Order: sequence, then C-alpha cells, then structure tokens
Amino acid sequence: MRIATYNVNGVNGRLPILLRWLEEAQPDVVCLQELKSPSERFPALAIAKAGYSAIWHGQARWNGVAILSKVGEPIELRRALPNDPDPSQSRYLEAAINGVLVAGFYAPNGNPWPGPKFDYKLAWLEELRRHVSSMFAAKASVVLIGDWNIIPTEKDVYKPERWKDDALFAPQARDFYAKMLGDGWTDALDKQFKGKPPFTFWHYWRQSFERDAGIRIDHALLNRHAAKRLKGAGVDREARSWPGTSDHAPVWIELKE
DNA sequence: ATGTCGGTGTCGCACCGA
Repeated sequence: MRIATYNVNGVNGRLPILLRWLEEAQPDVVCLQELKSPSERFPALAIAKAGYSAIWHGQARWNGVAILSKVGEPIELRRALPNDPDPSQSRYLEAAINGVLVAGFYAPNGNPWPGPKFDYKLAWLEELRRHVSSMFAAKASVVLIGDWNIIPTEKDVYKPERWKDDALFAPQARDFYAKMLGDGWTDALDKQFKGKPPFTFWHYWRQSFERDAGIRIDHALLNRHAAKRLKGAGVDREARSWPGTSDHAPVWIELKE
C-alpha cells in the first residue's frame, strides 16, 4: 500500500499537475495540502475520473486538506484536531483506509518568528502530539503524513545559515520533531534513505530547484506497527520540474500488505 | 536583500500567505 503526501499549492490552479502525477505515480492513498479552495470548489469529479474517492476540508484562500484513495473509500474519523487553537483553519483530516489510520495534515508555517503565528504553530503541533500519543502502540498501522513545516535537522536544509531566522528551522520546531521521534515514531524517509533523505521543497525564486537549494519539510511518521511494514519510500522529484508545478514534490511511503 | 507563486477582491493591479 503506497501512501503519499503532496502540497499542491492550489488544487484548482494546479489540477493538470495533480492529475498527471496521479496517472504516472498511481499512489493508493494521497494526502493533499494547501488546496486554496473552498470545499464547494474542490475538483471532486476530475479526481473521481482519475480513479480516486476523496474526502476534503477546504477553506477560501488558504490551507485546505484532502485524502484521496483508490483502495476503498476513506472512512473519515476526524476533520480537525480535537482542540485546534484556531478551528477556522482547515489543516487536519483523519481517515481509516484498508485498516490503516491515515492522519493527513498541513501544519502552520509559523512565520514571522517570533510572533503570534509562531505561537499558533507550536500550540497546534503540541495538540497534534497529544492527540496521537495514544496511537503509537496501537495494534494497527498509523501514518502521520503531510506538510509539517519543520526542517528537522541541519542535514535537511541546503544552507542552514540561510534558514536560521525562519520558523521552519526554529529550535522549538526542531525540538518538537525530536520529541516525536523520542516518543518512538519512525521518520520513514530518514530510515529508508539511511540518514540522508532527499529534500521535498524548493522555493520558486532564484532557481532554487535547479541549484537543489531545497529543504525537507514533508514527512511521514510511522507508529510501531507501521514501521515494521515499511518497505519503500521516496520523493517524486521529477514532478517538481514540470512547468507550472507546486513548490513541493510529492513524498511517498510503501507498506507491506 | 532578493526572489515567485495561487487566490481573492479593493477587481484588470495590489494584497496576503507561503
């Protein structure tokens, strides 16, 4: 079962890109972020024609998340964190698919740092951690996958000094990620690439992609049960090179049946 | 310090968030 995450940066504006990638990559499950679309304008028909059933939680202008599946309808469990500090922001969807609990989300960016947006980021992440804490030892696979907006370590950024004042690389954000790993969660890409995982995001400007001036902020964390099933993971870098593409590349993991 | 996107409304450019 292949589960992917893709920050599309506008699901309507980049629908051709999304459909091309779905056709080529054929993931079983996809968590989308930054739909930038109200729920009523989510392109459900085009996605259904591509073979995917979907649940989504949109919002005008910003944010917005969805879960797509071609291995059975996603059974929606939650469409927000239980105590989101700002419930008006569409950032979290949780579904059961094929016996796997998939939490797909778009964590707050947090810039500028310090400031109220950064406080919201940390509060949101702590609520995520609290909410999933009881799931780690479950007798079923749990996958926390999406745009975490966290650069976990110095190895995950092209030039650490360029990002030292950014909320994505703030010590508190990195500490949070380390706490998740300390709770036992497995960073699937880091494990699969033996400590040298690829970047997942490159700015549009200054030819960042061409220079590989990227960062790693899209992650899949696995509970104990899912970690035992991990058999593959990757970043679909090529999709980042397509004309009119998102600034993120799709990230995927594969679990044994 | 700079740079580039999509979406939105104050609409045909300027803004916001990223």
